[in-house]
Amino acid sequence: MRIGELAQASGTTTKTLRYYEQAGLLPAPERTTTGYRDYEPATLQRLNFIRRGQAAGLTLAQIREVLHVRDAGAAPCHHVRELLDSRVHQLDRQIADLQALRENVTELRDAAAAPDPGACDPTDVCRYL
Amino acid sequence: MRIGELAQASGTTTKTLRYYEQAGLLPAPERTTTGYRDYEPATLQRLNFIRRGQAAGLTLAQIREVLHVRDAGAAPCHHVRELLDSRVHQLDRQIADLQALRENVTELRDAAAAPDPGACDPTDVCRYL
DNA sequence: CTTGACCTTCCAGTGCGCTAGAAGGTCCAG
DNA sequence: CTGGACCTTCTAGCGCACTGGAAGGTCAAG
Repeated sequence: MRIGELAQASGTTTKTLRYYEQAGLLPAPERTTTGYRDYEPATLQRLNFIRRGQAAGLTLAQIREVLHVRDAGAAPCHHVRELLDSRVHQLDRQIADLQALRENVTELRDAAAAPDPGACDPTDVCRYL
Repeated sequence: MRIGELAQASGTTTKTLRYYEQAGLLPAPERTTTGYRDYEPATLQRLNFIRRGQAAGLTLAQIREVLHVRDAGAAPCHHVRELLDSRVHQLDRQIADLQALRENVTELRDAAAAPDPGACDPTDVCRYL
């Protein structure tokens, strides 16, 4: 399987596949006599895993770790569960932060909804922010 | 007012102040005969405005636009209101996206909470993701 | 034999908001 | 007059996940 085929089959680009290889997410594949990369079909599963990880908001570094655990012959279940767990907590924090911010910004916007430019001090740029 | 003083008074760094100048957020200040930057006290208000904008999650590019409207002699109220309004909508989308993601990741995590490594197909790396 | 699609490597850039560090000039106290 | 704190400019790097482009080799069809 050449890189272009794999890119198409996995819905990504050849650039990204070379990047993943360099980043340690994909093992260096066999090469044809003329130097073309020659991928095994199972690489597609690996790419699907990478995509699932990304969809869960994991970083490539985290995904790479899981892949390396698997490549070392171990089942990465436990590691994955921890990753997902900390990701949930991180999401909770992010959501709470954004909600608090949304409250503040909404108040500012509402105050700015009935503008009174005359009352503004140009030195402060804008009193509604 | 020298750059170090302004940095301290505004709670930022000299590096950042020079960066803001280069990025068009601060006007180029007067210079002493020996080339030191000599800021007017009003710069502090401007920096406070920049910080309020950042706290609302505006980008420096957006803040710069508001500053330029003000520098051109106009009251930026209307512009600010629009910015805040679109920021609220953006936050709503971000929050909704993160909440949906949180649901998905939570499900994955719960499924992975009772792992059964034996049932995993190593080709798929991990069936819990 | 040529054309065009594909492949190779390598280097550099994207966006964002800084941050680090080098090499040198200035200011003030002791 | 020396030391240290401050200032100047310049270049380059961070993290993240790619993306773009140049310069060249390969393959298959017509």
